[in-house]
Amino acid sequence: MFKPLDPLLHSELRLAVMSLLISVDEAEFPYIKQQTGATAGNLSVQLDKLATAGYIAIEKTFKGKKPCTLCRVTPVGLKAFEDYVAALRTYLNVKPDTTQQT
Amino acid sequence: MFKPLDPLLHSELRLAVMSLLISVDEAEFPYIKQQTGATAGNLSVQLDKLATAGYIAIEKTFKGKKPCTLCRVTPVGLKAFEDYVAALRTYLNVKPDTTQQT
DNA sequence: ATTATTTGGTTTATAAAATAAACTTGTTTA
DNA sequence: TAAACAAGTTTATTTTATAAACCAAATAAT
Repeated sequence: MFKPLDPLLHSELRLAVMSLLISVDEAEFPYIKQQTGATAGNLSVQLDKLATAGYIAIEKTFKGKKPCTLCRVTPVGLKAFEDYVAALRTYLNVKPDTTQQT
Repeated sequence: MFKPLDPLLHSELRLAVMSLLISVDEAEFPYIKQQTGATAGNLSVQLDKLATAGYIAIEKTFKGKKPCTLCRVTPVGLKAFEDYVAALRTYLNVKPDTTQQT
């Protein structure tokens, strides 16, 4: 009836990161931080978890003299995201709304 | 960009319970337990949280001589669920569901 | 009748997660 | 040269989720 939800994606910040990376294809740490509103520490931890799972690839480069952490989603990550959304739908499939609104 | 997700609903079991109660309108503890596959302890805790938030109403009655815990979703709970779904959509970057199945 | 089992839960303990605070390393800027 | 800043990481703390242990009443077995 209810499909289990991938715990790695069922997290507000990680889901936001994945959603963002899917839409932009690649993004730098400060940009992700700004878009998600996360603290650097929290973001660092969650990016690590996503990378460890193989859902994103993290490339550490330099931009001039500044370090630059570049992230992008992997095919595995994209698949996991799609599966997660499909699973989530089993929880959201509620009968059409009959209540009146403004 | 990403709307915050109500932490009370962003939980696999509580979301399943809400989804179930919305679809059936009212249900007894053992039925919810069976449908969600939760352990009794976990279910008891999560039902309490939902009730404390006013998302569900719990009525303790008797069915013959057996105690019977009856749950139903409240208008507040239904609204919260709808808001949660709307917020979730900001993460799924999928246009409002046109795909209708079966 | 007494003991064992089942039903319908609740309470408590523990493992896992999320999150922010504190810290590090190197770079500009005053 | 010292102070502030940028880009993160590491560590500590608080929450959460979850199951294990427990309880009370009813029913079934001996």
